[in-house]
Amino acid sequence: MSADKAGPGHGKPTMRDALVAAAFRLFLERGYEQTTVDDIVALAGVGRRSFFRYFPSKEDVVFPDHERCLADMTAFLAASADDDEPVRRVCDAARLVLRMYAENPTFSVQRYRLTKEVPGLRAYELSVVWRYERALAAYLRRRFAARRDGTLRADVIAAAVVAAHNNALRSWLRSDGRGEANAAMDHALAYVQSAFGGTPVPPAVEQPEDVVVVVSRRDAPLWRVVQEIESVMGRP
Amino acid sequence: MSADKAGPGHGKPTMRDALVAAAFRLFLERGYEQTTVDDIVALAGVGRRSFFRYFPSKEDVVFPDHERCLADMTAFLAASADDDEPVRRVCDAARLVLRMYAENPTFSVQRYRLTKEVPGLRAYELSVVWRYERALAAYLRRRFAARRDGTLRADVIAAAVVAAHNNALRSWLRSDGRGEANAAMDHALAYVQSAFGGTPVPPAVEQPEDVVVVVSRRDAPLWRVVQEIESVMGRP
DNA sequence: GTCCGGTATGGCACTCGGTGCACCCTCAGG
DNA sequence: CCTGAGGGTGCACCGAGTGCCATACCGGAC
Repeated sequence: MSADKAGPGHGKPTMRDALVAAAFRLFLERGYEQTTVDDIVALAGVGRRSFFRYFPSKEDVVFPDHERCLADMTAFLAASADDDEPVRRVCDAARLVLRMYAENPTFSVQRYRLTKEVPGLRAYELSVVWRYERALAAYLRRRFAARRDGTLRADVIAAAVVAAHNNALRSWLRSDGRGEANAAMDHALAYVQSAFGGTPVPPAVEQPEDVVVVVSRRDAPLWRVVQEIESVMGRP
Repeated sequence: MSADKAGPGHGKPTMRDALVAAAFRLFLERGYEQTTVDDIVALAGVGRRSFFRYFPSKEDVVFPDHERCLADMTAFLAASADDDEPVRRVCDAARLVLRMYAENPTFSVQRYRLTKEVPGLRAYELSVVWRYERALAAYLRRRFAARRDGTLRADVIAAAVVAAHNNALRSWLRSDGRGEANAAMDHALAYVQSAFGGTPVPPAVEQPEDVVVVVSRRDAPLWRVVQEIESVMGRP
């Protein structure tokens, strides 16, 4: 029901978590908009002013751990080496977010139901997702700085990754967190990777033959097949 | 300075436009958050209640014509024939939005400056853009209903189109509306079209065994080969 | 002309999210 | 015992947004 620990190093897990727990109890039983901040603090047994000390707005109590997750993603991208494939890297970054959701399935599903119904929460979630997307795009812009249309590619790929991530995440959330999240996510991200490839398609193919034949077992993982194709087709 | 006419059929262009004009005058001279709704209605010489009759919220006065534009886009997509290429169609739909911005360059640039600075307006713009994206995605989902990962493809392509559109639009807005908007937009959308291709999937080879054979021209774009593989391998 | 009904507008009071400020309580350290 | 700092609180206040009712306007019916 309640969220996980606040930040690393904070020895007091009490007040913030109590507020989140009280808030979600009320949100679930009588709805988000029908619950006032006064209701929450009354149930939590704290002063109204303290609520806004921990959460800058009423919406923030619904996404208590996104700030930390965004910081994790930024750190993950900053720690990437210069020789790893940018698109694969942002896909892995997106998987970080899925991991956060999967850490607390029931909580995530409850929150999903809330954000699906309440327009205000949906708008807030959009601004959260936007920050993830901008983090991915900023990383890709750095990596594509030398390329032609670097920023365009970066923006489009970041948006595509986020969309694929959201597609898989939402279908998992709709299944009440019962389905296998990672498989769907891999599938969705593989599609994006296939569309934007590792490296841009070189227009020139200097192979003598113009037809390539690939044979694969039907149950082979898709990414492996793609790798195979790439090498056979002579993509760098 | 002021926006264009309100809706079609309304013979009275006065009050709504007066509110927009008054609002923007104050926003530009003293900032969005420093301007209260009372200030706006005082300058416009109308009652406070009337403001909320025309604009459901203070943010809406900044985007007075997006509702109409969204309706136009929806109609445009609904009026598309069954034999035109879906990706091209959504790209053309995105151009509709650019056209709306280009109709009133100075107004668009002023609004851009506002939304760039004010977090609340940025969040609101995100929810507007999100509705455009959902309209595109809904259209693509219909068109891709038979396709293998129809909804995934639809979501990703819609997001990519919106990102490309925003990239071109913003660079045009940053140039104070002086650059050539259409050229940049064509370029950006062409990139998306090249990534997600135009023509429907080539004839798939049906192989019922557990080994799959794919034959492809060596210079075929990678995404197309992967599409082929996926459909042949029967991924859910 | 008068009457009438619908619509546009205005005024008010109220709720609720959010903030600035001062206050208090507790606890460590001198 | 005093003191000062920091977390928590109460209070007054602002501004967005809403519901309700009064009013003004306007075209048509009589």
